[in-house]
Amino acid sequence: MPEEKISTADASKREGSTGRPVRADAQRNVEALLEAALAVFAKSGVDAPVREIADAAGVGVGTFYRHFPQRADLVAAVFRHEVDACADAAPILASEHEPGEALARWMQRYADFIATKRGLASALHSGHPAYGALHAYFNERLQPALAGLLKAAATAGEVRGDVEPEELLRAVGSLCMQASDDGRDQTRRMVALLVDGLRYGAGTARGDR
Amino acid sequence: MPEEKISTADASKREGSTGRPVRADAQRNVEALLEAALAVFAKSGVDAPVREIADAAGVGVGTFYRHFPQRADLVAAVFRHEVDACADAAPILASEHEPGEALARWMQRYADFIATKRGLASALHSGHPAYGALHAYFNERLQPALAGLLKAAATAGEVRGDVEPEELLRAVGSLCMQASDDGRDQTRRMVALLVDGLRYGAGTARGDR
DNA sequence: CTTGTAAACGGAACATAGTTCCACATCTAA
DNA sequence: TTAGATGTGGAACTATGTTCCGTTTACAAG
Repeated sequence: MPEEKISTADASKREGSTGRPVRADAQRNVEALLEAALAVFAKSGVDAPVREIADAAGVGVGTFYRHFPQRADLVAAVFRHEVDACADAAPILASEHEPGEALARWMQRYADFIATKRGLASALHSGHPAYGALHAYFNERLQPALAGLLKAAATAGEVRGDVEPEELLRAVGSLCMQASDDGRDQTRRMVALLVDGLRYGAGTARGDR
Repeated sequence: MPEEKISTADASKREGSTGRPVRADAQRNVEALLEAALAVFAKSGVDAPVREIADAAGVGVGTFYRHFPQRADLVAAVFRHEVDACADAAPILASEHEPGEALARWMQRYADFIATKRGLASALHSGHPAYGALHAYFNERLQPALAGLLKAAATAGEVRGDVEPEELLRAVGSLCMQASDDGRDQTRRMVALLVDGLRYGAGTARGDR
């Protein structure tokens, strides 16, 4: 279900919709680009120049754009499996903790994911239409994950039930934009504050923690 | 004391530190640029091209850069008095409402300010060093304003006392980055959620009431 | 009023970015 | 082996921030 055409860069070795197989060299170049991008993003952030990534992969920019029509498509492809991992963490946390605690932990998990990718959050929230696909994929995978946790916690009376998961995702994403250096603790505190906001006014609102 | 050298573009008509008076045409151009910028920012957002602003003001880009060494300096100059207005709203709200309510209202006031300036929040949080002065000015004026409200509310036992005003400012700024269209309500809800987070577990400070 | 000159001006030019284009190279099926 | 679809590289185009510098202008001193 989560398979969207987030970029041209999937289609495992077998043929595309045309019937003709993907050329081996093309396949190689796509992989080289993804690998190079991961490294370059880690070193220079998500905003690294296209040329830098193409050079690192040993291909020309033309090749880059053949496989990733827009810069953002590369970003999307690179982070796709990390998004999946984050989504998959939800049911696991749910099985290990009380509903409220699971929710709180997942929110931090999500925050950590975003925060460690320099520039990812900014890119996502830049409003630039090029990141629409990435944004869509984030919602597609993460919203159901969060929705489950949220509903369970609300049913258990641990948090209020009138907040949309999509809003929360966006909010946490926003909070993580500051990035890097000493801000990690601060980000965690702000996410925790948001979660406490969810708790406020649920059945169990007493002073503690 | 809020007078910092946020840009080259202050110094009211009188002489600068050199002793020589500011030339009248220069003075005019600075004003034309500020006025044009306000209009262009409203229409095209804070990210509008320098040339567009220069054209609107009827000056060349060279003149632009003479008065505002960096694009960001213009942004800072344009929003300076709006920041002041926001800061000044704090004591007024404090005198009209209960501490907790005053805090909540000011947070929304601040959020509205940021949110209505397309791209302002993004610029502030872009991490780009050019916006350092603007960011500093924001903190300089707004942090004391919020600190007062926060302390009063904590003393009244309405909110917890272990949160730094600077963190909150940054958090609200982040939450407002999404901007425009249908997001205003959502932003307000998220800011409210953050405030509820402050209320959750109130009493962490020497409270009474 | 004239004039010397520091100050200000304008916009061409430069640097960096994303993206497009297309002549040429390469792969693959027959 | 070979034809042609597919893929490649990088020059070139666009947009944008910023710098440079020859020219113009304000203004105070004479």
